Amino acid sequence: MTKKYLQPDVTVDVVLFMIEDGDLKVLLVEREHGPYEGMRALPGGYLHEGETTRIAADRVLHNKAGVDNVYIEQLYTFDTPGRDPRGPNFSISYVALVPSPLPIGESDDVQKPEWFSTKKLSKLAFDHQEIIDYAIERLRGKLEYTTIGFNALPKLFTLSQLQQVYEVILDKTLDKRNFRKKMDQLKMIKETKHVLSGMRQRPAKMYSLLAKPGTIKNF
Amino acid sequence: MTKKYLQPDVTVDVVLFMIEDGDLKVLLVEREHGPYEGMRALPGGYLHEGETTRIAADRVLHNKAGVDNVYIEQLYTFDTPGRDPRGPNFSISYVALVPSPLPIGESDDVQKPEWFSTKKLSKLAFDHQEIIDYAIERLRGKLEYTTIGFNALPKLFTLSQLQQVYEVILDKTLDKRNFRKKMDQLKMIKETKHVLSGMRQRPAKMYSLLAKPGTIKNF
DNA sequence: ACAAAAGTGTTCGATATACACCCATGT
DNA sequence: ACATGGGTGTATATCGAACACTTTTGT
Repeated sequence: MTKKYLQPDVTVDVVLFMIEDGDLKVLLVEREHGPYEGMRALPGGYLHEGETTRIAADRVLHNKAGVDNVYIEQLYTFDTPGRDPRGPNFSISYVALVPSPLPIGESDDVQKPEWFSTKKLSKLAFDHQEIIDYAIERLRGKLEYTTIGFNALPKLFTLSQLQQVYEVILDKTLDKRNFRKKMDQLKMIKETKHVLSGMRQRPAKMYSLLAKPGTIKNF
Repeated sequence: MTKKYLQPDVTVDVVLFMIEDGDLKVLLVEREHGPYEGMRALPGGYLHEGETTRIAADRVLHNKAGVDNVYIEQLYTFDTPGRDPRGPNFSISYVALVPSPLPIGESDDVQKPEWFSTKKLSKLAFDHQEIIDYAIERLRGKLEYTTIGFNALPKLFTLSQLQQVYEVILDKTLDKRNFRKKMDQLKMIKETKHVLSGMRQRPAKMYSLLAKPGTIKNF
């Protein structure tokens, strides 16, 4: 029979992104105990009994960010030796993306979750900086051939908001006319009868996403 | 303090690909005991003490396929409930790609590793068919923007061999002139002074890969 | 001589990029 | 009236797709 070997601890960490003020932000908590106490870390925790990692990630999002049913996908399993000073440990990490503005209120979690710009992060606990970097890479890659970016927006959005999502994630400016032309020929979004007004300028038409699993090329 | 929860078993499975006879082949072993006895499965096993998953994957490749230092990357962590009838279990899976023809001899492993065409696989143990499908997707995706495909070839190769790698993995035929034009303008390979002769036709020039982490677009 | 794969250019359509002005609203 | 972002078209360059014949070797 197959012999049992030492099983490492299994934790789940979630890189939750949001776009705000033209910036890609990530949710971090403050470590209350143990190694890296007082430092910022990704929200996460041990697996509960009978839980899949996906369920655990959902639970973390619910508890730390008060969000449910958001876009989430598995990122990578990190098991570099020494990544946790307490002993052998896996982090099964997930990336998630929520619409801005966040429809949900503040958390009263003891770990005080807060949003930070991904551009200027202080030193983080564990290898969490590396995990965030990898998550950004993944996001950027998928932006170009999936509809992942629409998860950063509410169901109705303007073309300028959509363009900003692409600009922030890709970290480059895009031409407005070319962007709109491409969106037009991709036929993935449709105009709605709503407009966004009240902003001391011309009201913008609002759009909604048509196809779920679409393909987008070359921004 | 953080409470310890039930830790699932952690196994490592490797999807090892090779291209042979114009076909994408995967290495499978025969299960000697336990669930799915007698069926084909991916080579894999439990983690040893102090081992990272990457080291375990290397060990599996060494023992089952007799290969070392081959291209390998982490694929995904599968933890669907019930994937192993013995209880909660993770499979941390890896994809690997070896050059054809294989420079290494036969294995005398009791599990009798053998190569199978990915096109006509009988029912496999566990969720291994799903893992293989996902591995092919990954391979296909990365083929288009990395140099991953070159790992299916020896250091020196002909353009026809290279084209076949792309054709087999993408599962479509490519135009010879367009393929060569693109390879030419990407400037990723360089002609060598060697030729491949002895095949009852005109000898082919052999090439080698130049840049390691190159970018390839649109096949 | 013949079989077999190696090698080689051009045309055409599609797509990406660069670029500047008028419009509708709130103040 | 003015400030602010919303909205729109054209010209050029680049890239992808389609397509057929000659060359060099082994037998």
